[in-house]
Amino acid sequence: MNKLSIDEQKKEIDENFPEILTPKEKIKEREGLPELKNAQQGNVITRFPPEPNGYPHIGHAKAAIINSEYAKMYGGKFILRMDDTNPEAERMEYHAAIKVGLEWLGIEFDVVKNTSDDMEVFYEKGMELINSGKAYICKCKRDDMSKNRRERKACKCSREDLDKNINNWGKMQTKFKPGEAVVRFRGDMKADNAVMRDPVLFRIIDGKHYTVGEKYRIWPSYDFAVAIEDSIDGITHAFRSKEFELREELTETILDSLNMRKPEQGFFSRLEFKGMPISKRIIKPLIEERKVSWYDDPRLPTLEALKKRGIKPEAIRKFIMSLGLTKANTLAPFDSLEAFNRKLVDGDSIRLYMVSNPKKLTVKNLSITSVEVSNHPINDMGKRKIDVDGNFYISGEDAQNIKEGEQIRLLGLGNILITKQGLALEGEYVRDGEIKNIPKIQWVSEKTAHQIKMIIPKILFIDEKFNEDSLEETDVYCEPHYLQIKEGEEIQFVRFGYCRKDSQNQAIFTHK
RNA sequence: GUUCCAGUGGUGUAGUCCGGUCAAGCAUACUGCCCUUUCAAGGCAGUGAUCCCGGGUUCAAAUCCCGGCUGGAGCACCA
Repeated sequence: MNKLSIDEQKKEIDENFPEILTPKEKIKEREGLPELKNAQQGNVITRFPPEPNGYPHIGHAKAAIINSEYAKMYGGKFILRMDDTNPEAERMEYHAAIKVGLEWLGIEFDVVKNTSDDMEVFYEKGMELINSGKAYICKCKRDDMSKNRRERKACKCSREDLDKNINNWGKMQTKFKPGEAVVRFRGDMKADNAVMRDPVLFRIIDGKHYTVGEKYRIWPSYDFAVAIEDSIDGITHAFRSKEFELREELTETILDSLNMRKPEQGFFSRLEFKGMPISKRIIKPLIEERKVSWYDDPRLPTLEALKKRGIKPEAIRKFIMSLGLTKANTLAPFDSLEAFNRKLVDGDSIRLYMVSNPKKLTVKNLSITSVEVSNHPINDMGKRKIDVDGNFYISGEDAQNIKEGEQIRLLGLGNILITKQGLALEGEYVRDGEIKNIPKIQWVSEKTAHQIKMIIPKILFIDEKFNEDSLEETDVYCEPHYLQIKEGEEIQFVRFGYCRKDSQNQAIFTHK
């Protein structure tokens, strides 16, 4: 059979098994995210539950965007839930920063809440588990607990009777110190999945919580809080990054023991860029050692930094959607984000001239005193007038490539015949000069040149090592029109690249 | 160590559940041409993949099964 040609095989099949060649429809190119399991239009509720323990970054954006896109896709609801169950790590400052970041991204929520709003529910459900024998108070030391987990051995606390457990629960409210007792879920100490080996449900923390203060000292663990919250919030589909994959079973088991509704769960790979650390553990020391300025340093993948660098929220959204829902572990290419951003920004970025490494060019017989230059080659963004007097700056890189006796084109102005090369260049204005195959370069009028600092962020780490040259700063000259542009606007410096105006005397390079 | 997850052009992915239209789509990167008095954007074309490896099942395997290799994650009173 295999020796037959493909056509012959097809013919053979056609004759004998016609149904084989018309199988079920296959979706060739999917639009957006894949379909959800057990989802109905209008009934989908998703959520984004960040812990307010740091500044939002591209990883947060991924989780928020995927979940919110699903809600949008099904005409459902989307909930922002601040996962604030560890008073020691969380701060109002971060809470606010996350909200600002999400707003910048343009993500809208139907409900905004805190996990800590539901403390009474956690206690109620916790009691229910204790009363039904599905949870117990454990007084083992941290290390012993960890050891028992590894060795798959139950401790003697797990054999205490109900009265003792209820009594100890009471003592947790007041008497026990942090670390002396925890509530554990009766999972399966023999389970292959280590998170099932009697995980902690509640622990004592005496620190002051940033919103509820010292009202509570028994705090639910992540696993318990997420399970309960997703259930009572009506979450139908919950997506989190894949390091939580083993938690799926636990979430379901907890909810089953309480006869509570379960959400569908999904997982996606973490989003990180090559050479751009995402974790506080790495960023914090960099700030302390002054290797980066702050969490908004343009070399960082935080939302603030991306914004400062000139990346648009819509580019981030498109980029994240393009990554899909894969669980493969990858380092995303920053290139791709830049490409989305470039297309977004191109249409309304004013084109200005800027020269780096300036070289003087004097043009002798210039008869005009000003030129009008178009602000955008295609779109109507108006024109600007530039005064000229024959004294110019051009880029050093361009100057190098020019030879005596050749013509160059000063963009928007005219052709110049170079009469003298050297430290400074000299030339003559040529009416009706050549067009083809001559250098067409940008320039700045010496008299009105405005100096700015150009910041060029580069990759922070090369092979795990801090890149000492990760931030290039150069002084450049640009047209005075730069001063008219609003701060934060994107500019294309012709033949250089897109930059975001950071201030009157500083611009940040976005990308080519 | 152990458990789980993953492995498709340089890069990121689609397709894998339910084998056939996939000698493999898209994006990005790169190259060339067109347009343009920008090295941008836009248009067109092109280079680039033995679908991690080895077996097996089948008329047919990227897709199913078995074994291996490589990478990542979990094994916290963090989330």
